[in-house]
This record gives sequence, C-alpha cells and structure tokens, in this order.
Amino acid sequence: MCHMSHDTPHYLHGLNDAQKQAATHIVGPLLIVAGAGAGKTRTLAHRILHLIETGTPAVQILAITFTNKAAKELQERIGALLAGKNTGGVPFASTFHSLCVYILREHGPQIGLSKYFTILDKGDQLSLLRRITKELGMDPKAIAPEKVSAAISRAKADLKGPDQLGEGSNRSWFTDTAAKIWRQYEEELTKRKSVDFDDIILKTVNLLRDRPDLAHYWQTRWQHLHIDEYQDTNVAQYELARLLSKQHGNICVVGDADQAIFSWRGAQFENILHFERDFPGAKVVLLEENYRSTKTILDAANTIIKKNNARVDKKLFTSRGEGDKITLFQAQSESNEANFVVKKVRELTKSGVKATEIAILYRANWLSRIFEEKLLRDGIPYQLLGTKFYERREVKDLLAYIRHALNPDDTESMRRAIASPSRGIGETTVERLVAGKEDELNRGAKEKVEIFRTIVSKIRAKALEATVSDTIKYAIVTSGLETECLKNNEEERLENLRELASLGSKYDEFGPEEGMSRFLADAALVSDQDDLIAATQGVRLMTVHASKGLEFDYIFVVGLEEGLFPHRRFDDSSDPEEERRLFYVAVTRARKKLFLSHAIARTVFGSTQFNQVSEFVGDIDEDLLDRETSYAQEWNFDGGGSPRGGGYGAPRFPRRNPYDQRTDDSGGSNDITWEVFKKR
DNA sequence: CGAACTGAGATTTTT
DNA sequence: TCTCAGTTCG
Repeated sequence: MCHMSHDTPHYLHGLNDAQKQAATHIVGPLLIVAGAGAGKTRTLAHRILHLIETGTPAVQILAITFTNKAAKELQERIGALLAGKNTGGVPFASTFHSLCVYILREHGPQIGLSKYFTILDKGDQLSLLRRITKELGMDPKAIAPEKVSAAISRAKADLKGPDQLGEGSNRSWFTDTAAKIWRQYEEELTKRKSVDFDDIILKTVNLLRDRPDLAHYWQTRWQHLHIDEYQDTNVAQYELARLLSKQHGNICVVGDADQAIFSWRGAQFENILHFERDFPGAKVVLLEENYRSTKTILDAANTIIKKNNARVDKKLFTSRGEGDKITLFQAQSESNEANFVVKKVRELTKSGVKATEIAILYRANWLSRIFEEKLLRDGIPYQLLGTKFYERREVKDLLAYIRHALNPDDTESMRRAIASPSRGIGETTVERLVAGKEDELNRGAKEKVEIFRTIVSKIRAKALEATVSDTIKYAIVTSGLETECLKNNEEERLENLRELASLGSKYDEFGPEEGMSRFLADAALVSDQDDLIAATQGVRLMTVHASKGLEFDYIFVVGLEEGLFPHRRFDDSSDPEEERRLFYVAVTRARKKLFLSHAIARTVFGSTQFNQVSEFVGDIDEDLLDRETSYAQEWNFDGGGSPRGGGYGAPRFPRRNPYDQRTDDSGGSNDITWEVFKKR
C-alpha cells in the first residue's frame, strides 16, 4: 500500500485513499477509473489544486470535458479551492470542441482557414447535404441526407476521408454514393468558409500532426493534460490527446467503461481499456466508493451491469444506508404511466422536495410529450432538455444575419437571412446570386437584393465596432425581424431575440470582433445540458443520454419496455451491452430513490402497441423492488384507440371496474388537458 | 413569389 | 398524430 498517507498535505484531507493517490500522482500517465458517483470531479479538482500547490503554474494546466457544463463545474470547483490564492492565472478548462476552435482561430490562416469560419450545426449540415444530393441529380429519398450525414460524421470521427468510406467489407452502393456526396460537400464547405462539428476536431488533429512547428507551441504551453469521460472519446479525440501530451507525457484521464453510451457516434470505449497499453508506465487508480446513492440503488446498479462482458470488473460500495426500495410501477397505458409519475411528483414536492431534485428520464425524446402534457395540466413547472435555445427558428435567423455579415462567403446563412422575413426574393434570384450571375437578375430582383445587401453591410459595420449585445440588438431591428414578430403577434419570438442579446452581453468584454466570434462559436457548440445552468426551477425531463454526469435525489425511469428500452430496430447492429450501460447510467443518477415504470399498452404513431416489460427490470433483485400496479382505466385513452397493426392478438384495452377509475387519476379532468393543449 | 395545402413518413441516442 | 418537404394556386 501507499506510504504517503501520513504526510498528506492538509488541503487533500477529506479525500479517501484512492482519491488521494489519484490527486498526488503527477508525473506521467494516470488512469482514474471512477465508478458512478465516486467523486471524480472532486478528485480532479483536488489534483489540479495539488499541482498548483506543488509549484505548477496554473496556466500550464489543461482540462478537457465533453460539455460546457462539466467544464464550468470543474472551473468553479477549482476556483473555490484556490479562492484567495495568487496563482498567476487559471487552469484552462474547456470542451474538446471549444478547445479546438480556440486552436483553429489562432492558426486558421496558416492552414487556409478563414478567421471567421462558420460552424455548421446539424440542421445546417443537413440542408446543405440535401441540396447537394439534389444538385448531383440524386433523390434524397433514395439516399437520405440523415444517413449520409451520419456516415460522414462517423468517418470523420475515425479520421477517415471519403476514399476510405466503406473500405473493406462494408462497401456498397450507399457508401460509394455517400462518398460522392461527401466530396462535393467538402468543396461547398471550403467555398463557404465553413466547418462542421467533426471538422473542428479533425482539422485540429491534422494541424498538430502536419505542422510540428505550430504543434510545439501547444505541446509545451500545457504541461498537464486532463481528460474527463475518457470512455467517450473517439479516434480523433484520442489522437488529439496523444498529440497534446506528446512532449511531456503528463496525461491524466478519468472515466468508466460501464458508462460508455456514445459508441453510435464513434466513441471507442476501448480507449479506456487500452490506456495502459497506449501510455506505457501508466498508473491506474480505481475509485469504487460511491458517495451518491443509497445501498439499494447501488445494489440494483451492480447486478445490472454485472451482466455485461466488455468491462473491467469493479463493484461500487457505499457507507450510506439501505434507503427506500425501488418502486416499480406497471401502467396500463402511457397516459396511466404519466399520471402515476405526476402524482408521485406532486406528493414529493408537497412533502418539501425541491422540484429541481426530481428528474424524469426516458430512452427517446418523443416519450417526453405525454409527461409534458400531464405536468402542464397540473400546473407543475418543468424544464425539458433537448430543445435548444440556439436552434429556435428566430434565433437561427438572427444569427444567420450576423454570420453572413461577418463571413460573406457563408451562403447558407445568406439563404436563411434572405428568406426571413420574406422580402420578395425567391429561389431563382437566390440561385443566381449564389452562382454569381448577378447580371441575369431582373430589375425588380436587383432592387430587392440591394436592400438586403444594405441591411447586411450595416450589420457588418456595426459588428466591427460595437459590442456583441449592441450588435444583436441592432440586428433585431435592422433585419426586420422585430417588425415581423410584432406584425404576427409573435411576442415570444421577440422575447427570445432579446434574450439572445442578453446572452450576448456576456461577450461584450472581449470587444467587437473577438467577442462576436466567440459568441458565434459558443452558440454553435452549446449542449443540451448547458440549458440547465440557466434554469433554476422545475422538474427535469430528459433522455438518459442527456442525463449523463448529472445527479438528482429522485429519478423516474419511464417506458421500460422491450423494444423501447432496450431499444431495438430492425436494421439494427446496435450493441445490447450499450443499452444495458445506458440503463445503468439511468439508475445511478439517483441519490435517494428510484422509480421505474412501464406501460402495457402504448400509443405509437397513433396506434396502440402492446409491450413486454423490459428485461432490465428482471435483472433487479426482487427484494429491492416495491411493485405497484394500477387497474384504473384512463378517461381518455387517446381517442378511438382501436389497436391496429400490433398483431399480437392482444386484448383490447382492459375493461375495469368503474370504481377503480380514479385510483390514480387524482381527479384531474382530461378536458382541461385538451384545452390547454389547443391553446398552445 | 409565397401562402396554403397535401400527403407521406416518422421516433433512438448528440458534441 | 404530428411534422415537414414538396406542390399548387392566386
């Protein structure tokens, strides 16, 4: 064992032995295998504190996370630990994407990238791909842009180019066609001085690889590299980590293979399993003590994950008490399930639980709908993750003006801006503009284009000299979006635009150009979780994926049905072990109590489906469960509801004794539900 | 050119 | 049932 514990510095008191080992091993590679709730952020923060206390300048420390929220949290923890100390700067904590944007902004011009490159989000990328598909004379129905996008993204994550698409055995008509579209797509991106999400990492890796002269700066600027959620890194991110730590070899990664749930977007959790091989001489520390959940929850989690093969065996333990049993609710329908959840939520909040300590988790976004409906009906505040502020139509419209103003080559943004508000410029005109055939414009079109151009150049002039928030405010008016909103009584949209200005004011301090360019990059890179930073109240609704890294006192995992969770589709090559890890992640979000539920009948696409309970539920020890069922027939089992297509020969909606009707419906009239919804 | 309409297809998971 | 891309018509 370790002999250092007697001379542990005072600032590390409060860490357990394993955490201390992790915090004090500062030279060479270090792998921290941190189970769920084992205090990894805490350990990371203290390790950084230790580095600083032992003489490492703060500015030489880099920490990379996946979400802005994680980065911010880490920064705050470190900030609190360092409070009042003069450290001559702060550690650099950032997401992979922000870090790479930072590097690319610095060296962009040296690798042929404009200073004002535009970052395409998923939607931008899709519409560009769709247009290219059509321009190449292909039918977007035959070769879906979504599929092409996924293939490109996956390949870029693997550091592959179009020529390597479908390399080896998977080559097909699809991969060949996708490669063709991809090549065109790259050309269009270059023309527009734009990059997509994956390019941000990819181009940075290429830069560090191909330009040792430039790489040297970054390799020496940061002497200590930390990577959070290492199991979620893809090939490109792994390569980035390797390149950045090349000179000094001081790389510390934290992760947990059991929580790897992003393989579908190229994450290779093998990265964490192979760390010792990839970084010889690595020290490995296991954090197995859980400080988050009750013993009951942890026992359930352990038996669930034990069934997987691809993992390093570890067993979480806690010194906390047994806690409540896990409630398992069998619902008759999705409406019944939602009523149950809402009823429990109401009971909890009534007993003094803060709504923000309750989260409802589901496998797929569309499941949120019914919960929203019921929460709304009962007037319970909630916050839905997954609808990003920056993806709202009006917000994208406004940003399009600014992006196009600063990057005139960004014709995607131009298309968007020109069409909103509508100003009588149609497709023909736009196509001529993009093609540079201005002489073919007729007189009327020319005038309208001139008006649009004037607007854009005014915004550009403003952006180059005013603060970020002032530019946004100016653009709201000048673009005509304000008038448009007022005309259509779209108060809320206008509110959102004003909100955008106030978000932008955080960047005012950087001055005009720098501030705006940071703002635009951040706007493109916000994650779902980042919405949580701002929200201060309400029950949280989100997918299990989005809940990663978060914790709540009370967790509801809903829709636990075969086919749904674990999710299965026909064409599917998905990994059943990953579904199980996903469930493991869901369960381990809970501190105090866990509720699981499934519905016997569920409406999908307007027809009723009958589902078996998820196999995962069966993996939990019966002793840990508290079963509840409702025989209540809902008032509105969603209209006509004659079960079509299910084909299971299942019975129609179970008919029940009318006296049971209100057992879980708590008297809420469903008429209200409909009314509220129609108004929305 | 753009509003209004129509019909098909859709629901994994996301930085 | 809902959404969105594509089409029609004024």
